[in-house]
Amino acid sequence: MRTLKFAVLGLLNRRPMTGYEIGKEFDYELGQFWNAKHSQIYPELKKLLDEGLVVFDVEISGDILEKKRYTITEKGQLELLKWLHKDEPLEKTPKDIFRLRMYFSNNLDLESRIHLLESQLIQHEKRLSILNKTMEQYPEGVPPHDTDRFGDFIVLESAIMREEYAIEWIKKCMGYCKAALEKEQGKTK
Amino acid sequence: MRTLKFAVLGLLNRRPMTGYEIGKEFDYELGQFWNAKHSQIYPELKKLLDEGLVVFDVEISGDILEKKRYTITEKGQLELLKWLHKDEPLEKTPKDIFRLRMYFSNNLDLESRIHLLESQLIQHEKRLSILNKTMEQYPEGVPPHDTDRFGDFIVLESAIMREEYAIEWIKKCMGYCKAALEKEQGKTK
DNA sequence: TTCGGCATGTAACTCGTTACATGATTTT
DNA sequence: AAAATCATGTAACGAGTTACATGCCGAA
Repeated sequence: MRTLKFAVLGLLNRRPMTGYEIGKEFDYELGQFWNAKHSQIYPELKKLLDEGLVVFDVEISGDILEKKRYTITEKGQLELLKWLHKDEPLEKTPKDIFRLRMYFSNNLDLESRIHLLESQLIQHEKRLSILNKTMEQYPEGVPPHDTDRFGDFIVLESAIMREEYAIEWIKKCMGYCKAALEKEQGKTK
Repeated sequence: MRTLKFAVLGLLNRRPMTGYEIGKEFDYELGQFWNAKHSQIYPELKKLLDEGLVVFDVEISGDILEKKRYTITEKGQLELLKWLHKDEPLEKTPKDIFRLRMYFSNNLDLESRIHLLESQLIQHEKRLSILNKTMEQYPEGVPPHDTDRFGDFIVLESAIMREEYAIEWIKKCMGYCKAALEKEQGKTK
């Protein structure tokens, strides 16, 4: 499906970048829904070059270091636009190891379950608080629909909602476990 | 990380199954968070056999057809239990092609965006309605915490909440696009 | 008797991660 | 001077998908 291809084209359509800079982009908003390491990015850039979708200029940084700054071509922009318009069926639901674990959790005692849930809860709350902090960069609310910031904003909002949903579910599960625990302890007393 | 290994062990810990039946399990609740095709399952079963975590009996169906019914061993149960207790850090956030598309959507006209969002919305609503239908199988509410049905129930609940969050986000985005569209049309008039 | 589902396997390929490899530049 | 970061690449491996390959069983 070559999705990385379009992630890279989309980024280069924002501004010319080096492979290294493309990698850095995944540290920000976009990283919540896509990611790639440099070991995947450099070969992809080479492919895009062969396909004529990008070109590069060599830039000298300092005395020796050569940086390849890639720019999207007109052909690249056309391919990107075509991909953006694609109305595709829903993807397979993504895998989730923690939910797999909880699926089999009837084999664990209630205390262990609560401990695992608590640990996940803390981590999700931490992640959510970072995302909320990032959201403070948009005090003006929704950015104009024809700017890059619009994309940044809506995926950030999605990431925040995803964390909120994750937290809500974990709390629900903890509620079930704690209720069962109290019922059991009531019996033993 | 060998996660499939534990998915298979967990299923066999519920009841002995053939490779084919393991594949079928992913059509139900568990399939919302894990999946594997038979081409992955059969080699995995062979590995588990070599590791002494499962055994199998040959069962004759009809006159000729041989079915291998796998059973988890005590060693397998121990490994499963050990894995279930593991408190691991949050996974990388999963990739999402639609959100990647929306991240770059400032390059699309508002009508195209609304069209894409509408299409996703319909599909998510369809999926949600199927999940809600499945939930009707639990009229008694939360099943007992020490039964297989507890796992079935909580992952189903998670799947429903995930769809609800997806729908909420899409509606929000559509709201932004429609507001921008009306503002633009107001200008042209 | 034919079609859909049951049943088991392998092979080729894509995608992604970790590790290997190297070296320059900037900051402390 | 050392450490962190910038910068570019390749190799080996693991996970997962699609396609190849075969054949039985039960129902219409």
